[in-house]
Amino acid sequence: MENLQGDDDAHALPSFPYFAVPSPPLAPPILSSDDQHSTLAALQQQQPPACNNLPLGPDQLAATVAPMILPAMDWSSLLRQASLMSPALPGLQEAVQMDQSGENDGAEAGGSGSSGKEKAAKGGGKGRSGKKKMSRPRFAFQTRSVNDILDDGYRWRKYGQKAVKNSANPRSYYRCTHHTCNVKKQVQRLAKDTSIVVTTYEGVHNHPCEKLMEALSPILKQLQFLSQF
DNA sequence: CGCTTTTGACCGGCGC
DNA sequence: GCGCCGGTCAAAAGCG
Repeated sequence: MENLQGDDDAHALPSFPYFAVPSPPLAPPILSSDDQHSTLAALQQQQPPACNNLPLGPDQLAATVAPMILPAMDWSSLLRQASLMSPALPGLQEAVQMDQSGENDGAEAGGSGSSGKEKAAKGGGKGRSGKKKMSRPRFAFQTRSVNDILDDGYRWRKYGQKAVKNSANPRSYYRCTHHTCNVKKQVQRLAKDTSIVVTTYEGVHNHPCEKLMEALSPILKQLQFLSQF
């Protein structure tokens, strides 16, 4: 957790996988569009795919090699596309190993508050504190956007916002609205460059990506039809 | 009316 | 042991 606090630079270098490709000195006009994001970096964790339907292997990573300008609606496809870029950078592999070994620390730090609160909320409350903390895959990435919220195809509910130390910009906390899904994400803008949004995902979705399914359903139907022959 | 956002309070971890 | 800090809860307000 300490890696995340302190100043913005520290926040930009968490212990879990985090990637930021240097901001391109080009395409500022496109960035001015409200609904578009300049993706500086993206990656996928080593866990099962966020969207069950995504053709991701368990060991695959995602990383944008070159900055891409994408409509907000294409965010999930960006992750998918980036994940298919097979030759992962060495740095990425190192980062994932870091994640596998050290993610517990980060997750623990993240869950510290919840365990206490859940205890209070659940009355008896010792159910969770007694058991081992689940390791939750986390990854973060930066995007340049005027919007804090990236449309990644999932629905999120904001459950908190906190001012973080040494940062003028508050950090927002979101949770996936799916009943059985416990994925969370944090969103914060860099103090040094407020046009950059740092999004940290924690956990893995255990349900299909609704918007992606919606978009893919015609294609799937067609494939189903064609497969009969 | 149901869902989402806002916001102050609360809790546990960690450093000193 | 104490205080700071990040993360979460939950009531109230807002919104479509």
